[in-house]
Amino acid sequence: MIAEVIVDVAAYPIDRPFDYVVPSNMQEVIECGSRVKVPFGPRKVLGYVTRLKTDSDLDEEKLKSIDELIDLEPVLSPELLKLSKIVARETLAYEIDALQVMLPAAMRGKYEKFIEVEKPYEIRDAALLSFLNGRTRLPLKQVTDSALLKIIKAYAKIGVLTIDTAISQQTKVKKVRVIHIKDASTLQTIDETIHTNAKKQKELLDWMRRHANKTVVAASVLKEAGVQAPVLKALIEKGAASEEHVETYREPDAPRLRDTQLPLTLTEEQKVALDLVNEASDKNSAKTFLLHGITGSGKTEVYLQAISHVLKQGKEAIVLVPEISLTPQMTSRFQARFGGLVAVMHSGLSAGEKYDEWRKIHRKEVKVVVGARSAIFAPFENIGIIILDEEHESTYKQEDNPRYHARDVAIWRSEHFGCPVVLGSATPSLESYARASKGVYTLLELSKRALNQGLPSVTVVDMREELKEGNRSMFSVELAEGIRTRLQRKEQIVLFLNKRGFSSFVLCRDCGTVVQCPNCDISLTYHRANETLKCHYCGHEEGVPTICPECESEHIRFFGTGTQKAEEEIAKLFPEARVLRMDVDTTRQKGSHERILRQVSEGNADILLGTQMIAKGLDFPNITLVGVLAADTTLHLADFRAAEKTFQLLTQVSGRAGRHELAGEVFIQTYTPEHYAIELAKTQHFETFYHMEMAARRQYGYPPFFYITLIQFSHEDLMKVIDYADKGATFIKGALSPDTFIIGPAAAAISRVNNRYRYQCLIKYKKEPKLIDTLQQLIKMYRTNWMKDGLLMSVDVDPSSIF
DNA sequence: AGCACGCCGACT
DNA sequence: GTCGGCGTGCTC
Repeated sequence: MIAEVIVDVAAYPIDRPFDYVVPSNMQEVIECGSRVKVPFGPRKVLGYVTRLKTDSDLDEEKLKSIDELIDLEPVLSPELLKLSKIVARETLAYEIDALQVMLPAAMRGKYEKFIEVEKPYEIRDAALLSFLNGRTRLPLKQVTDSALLKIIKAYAKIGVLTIDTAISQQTKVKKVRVIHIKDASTLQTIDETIHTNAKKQKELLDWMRRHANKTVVAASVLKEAGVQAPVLKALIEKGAASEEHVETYREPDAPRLRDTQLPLTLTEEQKVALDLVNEASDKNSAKTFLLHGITGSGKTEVYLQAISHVLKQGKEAIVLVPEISLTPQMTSRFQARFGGLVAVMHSGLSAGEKYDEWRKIHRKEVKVVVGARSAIFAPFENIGIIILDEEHESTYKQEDNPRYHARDVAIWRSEHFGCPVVLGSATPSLESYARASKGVYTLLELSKRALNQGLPSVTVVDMREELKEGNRSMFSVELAEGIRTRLQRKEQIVLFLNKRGFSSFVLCRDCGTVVQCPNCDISLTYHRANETLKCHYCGHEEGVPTICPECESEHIRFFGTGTQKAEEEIAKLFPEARVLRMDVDTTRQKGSHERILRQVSEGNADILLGTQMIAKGLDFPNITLVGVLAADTTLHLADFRAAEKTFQLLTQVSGRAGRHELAGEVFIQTYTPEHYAIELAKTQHFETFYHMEMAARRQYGYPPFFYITLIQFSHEDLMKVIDYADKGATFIKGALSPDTFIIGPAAAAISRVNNRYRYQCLIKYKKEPKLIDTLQQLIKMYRTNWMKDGLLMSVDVDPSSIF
């Protein structure tokens, strides 16, 4: 028997299956989708069996055989194996990368080389003998002396010792010691043999009698009976109990809610939506639904009941949520409804915890997984529904290889299982809404808030007018007044500012110099906390200048506003207010995210000030005012989705106010109140925004009217990057159809990052059957020639942004 | 990507 | 004379 193996080597010529002989002792158990350890050239690597066959195209004499079968049960189902091929092809990634992304990081190979002494008696070298000190196996990395290393290599050559590569899991299965207590009569017999002086043993035995025939965790026995480990050991030796190490899971901090919560009563709209989704799952139809529901319209309840429906049929469910909204508040809702049947996967878990959650899914101990992007690869084998909440979120697109979009993967998987996909959002992506309008997806509308609260009233404040009136603070008169009244009424306020740090740039008022990053084409951001200027692209840090580095003038000023500066201003204007700041700088620590939110929910803060991350999921009844300090920040990005992102963000932030009994009010401060993305966020009229934005996209030839693929080039040498970008563009132009547009190559918006010059080229197409093959040829040229010259090139089909 | 092999400069 | 630099080529 021959196995085709994809080996754990991400390199161009290795990106194909290699044939190995399956040793006879493995033939009964080996299956596709299992991991194996195989010899590869001079070393040992991990690989994935993708096919079993009887003949090889190669001379069988030349084949090596599999060293070791790592998994008795395959870790990838045939469906996931098939999916990995699709992912690799469509995203132009290595197949090994597509395979690895489906498994928790803990299961990827970790390599360690060991010295294995075969014939110790043949070693004459004194230095080596004293180093070995009688050991026959030890990690190679312990050898730090290069002279010794050379001696070892020489002995390896003549077979006195070998270098063995051990492949271990990065995280092991956690085991716990349990004891099985014997029956009462056995315990009685033992009791008679214990000497009366052995008081502690008597005590423990008494405890055991009260728990006869039970299986308990050893550590808890010691604690409860109040004895030391040797006492237990003595009794186990006497036969009072038997011990065993059993596999266990690392329990994430929060205890799981086991009691289930009853479904809520649905509104008429929710019922219609649910019925259509349920009908699709009953018919095994791989339909994609777009659930367009305004904030507070009860999308989650529809998800929950649709999941219940498929669980009753013995099927499983995947729920994807953007990473930042994967809060305990969110997940506990699923756990409250489905109890222990839920696994949660998010970046807050340790590698071991992620591995444990994965094993629960793999063993089918849970039926529902709630997780971020990568949970789309959950190893279920009977999926009944896939849900993507907040489907417009760009985090569903992975930014490194394989550059997959979870929405596309969801649809591929749904086609395999014949199950519906539900994309939910208050502000759908233009792409999805366009597909729904064309009937590719089925549109489900929830236009009313479930608890019948009104939408918050939204006021757009023109900051140019404020400036004219002489108000130079970052708070308009109206917003400041709003904050003041909320503080008096003991209600809570959310302030949103899409920029962290203190000031966005440092400018000399005499010569106009803006302090730039020395490595990147971007201005530095002032961080007050440690008095530094930071580059948010390469991480460069430098001290704050007191005089202009160009003209030595002392008139240097900080411009623009970040969350840190806003915090200071709030403290000045409202000294009595308790302010919490939430941005990447204050949430870097594990658990700090939850801590901040808990303080808000417990009423220990009056104002929550934050970036992106507060736009979602917050649902606190006492928040009645939302202020957007500068709505324009996202609007002027050099990206065709800037207007869409702005509209989505404003709508989402506005949705944080007045979700319960108290009415909500929203102030949006802007310098461009006439822009349609801001104007329409006022009324939250998605459909009007959709039509206006579609007109713009049609005019400039962007999605959803055209598909796009972005090719980025970077090189330390400006002339070389221009040269290669031209070569690449010319090649693509020649290969693709005449209806396809090639934009560029042109310098990227940030033309230099980390001392590398960046150029890019945009491909726009409606129908381009040769796209993938052409890009593959381009990548081949890059990997076989251009790469050696220091060029970096990346290809992103359907990029989430074109920076 | 690694790792070995192979062919030319500076050290005991 | 040898040690070691990294160019080249292969991996079932």
